[in-house]
Amino acid sequence: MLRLFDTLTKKKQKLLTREDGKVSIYVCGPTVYDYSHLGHARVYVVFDTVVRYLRSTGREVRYVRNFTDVDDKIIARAQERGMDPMALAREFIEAFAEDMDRLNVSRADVEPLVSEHVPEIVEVIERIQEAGLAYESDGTVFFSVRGHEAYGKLSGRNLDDLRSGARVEVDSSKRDPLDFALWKAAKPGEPCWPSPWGEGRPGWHIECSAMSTKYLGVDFDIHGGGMDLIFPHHENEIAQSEAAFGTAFARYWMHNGFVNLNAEKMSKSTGNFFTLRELFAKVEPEAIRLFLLSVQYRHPINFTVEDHGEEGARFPDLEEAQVRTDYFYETLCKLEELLAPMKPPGEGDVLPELLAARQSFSEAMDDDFNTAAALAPTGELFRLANRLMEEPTFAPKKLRRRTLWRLRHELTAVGDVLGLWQEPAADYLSRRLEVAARCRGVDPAWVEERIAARAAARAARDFSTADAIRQELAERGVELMDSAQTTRWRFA
RNA sequence: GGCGGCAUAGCCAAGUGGUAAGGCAGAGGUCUGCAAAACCUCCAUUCAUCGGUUCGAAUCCGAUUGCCGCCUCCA
Repeated sequence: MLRLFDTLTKKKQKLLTREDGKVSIYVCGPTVYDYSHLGHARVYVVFDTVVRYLRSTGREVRYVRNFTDVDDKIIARAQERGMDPMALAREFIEAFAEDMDRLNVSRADVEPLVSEHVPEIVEVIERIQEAGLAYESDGTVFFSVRGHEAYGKLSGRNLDDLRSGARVEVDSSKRDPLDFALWKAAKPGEPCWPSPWGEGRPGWHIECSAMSTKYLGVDFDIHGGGMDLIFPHHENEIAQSEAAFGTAFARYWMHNGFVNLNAEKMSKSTGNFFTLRELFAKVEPEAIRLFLLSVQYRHPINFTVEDHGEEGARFPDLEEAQVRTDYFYETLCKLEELLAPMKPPGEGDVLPELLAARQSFSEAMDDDFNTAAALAPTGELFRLANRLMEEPTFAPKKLRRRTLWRLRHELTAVGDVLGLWQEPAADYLSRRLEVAARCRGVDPAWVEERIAARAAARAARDFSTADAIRQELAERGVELMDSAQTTRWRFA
């Protein structure tokens, strides 16, 4: 039975969806004014994994994730760069898609843009006005927070505490400092659309109410996003949507924890961040995905950066995930090579360790998508594969064969859920080698030539020459791995 | 000031009442001409501290200490 932690009730709840076997999910997407960083990646990797897991259990999922392409920050950035805000947004939507592709984040089923949903947004605002919870002032429309009784239920706040803590400069046209804009009157040179209140553009929160309900209905199943969106963004979404539609909005709320850098919140406003592109230059994107999945999604995740002078920044946590990713692919590659010439085995039992690990994986995922816990049985599947390959006497021949065949199948299934090992293992490994060779200025052809020379020496039982070649290669960081048939190599 | 979270081995980390998963590092071993890889074994009588509840607590309650987040754009 799948259970998930619901921010609204602050408890793990059984997932009881609106329609049996179907899940509708909306996740707040990025505001596209700059490149994404690791914190953004976490949200989309987490919810991608949620969707992947739900689908793997046979549920039909409809996943909507928007792009905020109309926003103060986009306008400000475009003005700095002297370009059109909509063009700037398009540029970063593309960059976002590229970054997510590299992290194996699948596209959402619907990826709506604010700029293409202004009429729907206007309609929702009109409904709120009809409900008496919105007021206009000089072409700007505000939501009247105090008119909505349940305001604060998601974030556990009460209005008076908020008021005393408000540090924001009060907009004099608001009736109450807590009120927020549904529609903003246009300033010269800004993107704008016609509306009953004159030319203007949507406020930030209203877009999600309009687009989620358009594609999923009002009482859709799961609404997700980063922790920081709980207040005020999601609180405001609830207030608006309930005011506009008169019914409860979204059944479950899921929020992921932050990514910290050297134990401090990673944030663009403080400059304390690395873009994904900077990180991709240092480690495989898949290692980053593994790193993000190695901590329960609601807990904060910390990564450290070390300054290595000329070598530049290094990220020990990501490098550890990189080593693990290499181990996964090396095992998969060996498994593939072993099974490729084999005929599929017949029906029959497999080792119970395999079934137990597979079961543990599902139980961990069923418990609030606990990928960190699920990685333990995943590691057991790899260890079992290696053991069966290296230690043929570990199991009787037929059992061994069936288990290895089944392991390949299960690892594919598990990888599809986690969004890992999506690349052919041999491709991954050869690319890793090429990249490393280029970084170190070593010519792979030369390495191959030396390996051939060593093989000849070994065949002649001239071990001192063989060892000299090993030493020669080692001085350039090349590590040799002999097996019965061939010699593989890599960088230490 | 208000609200909330976290504290588990050298490091990362799972674990919300039944006697501490997993990874990295480390030690020993198997295999190997040597080595690497892989595999095997070992590595927290104990979960920030102090009290309490319970037959039983890392898990529940109270207090203390330390760290972090939100209350303003933020993933």
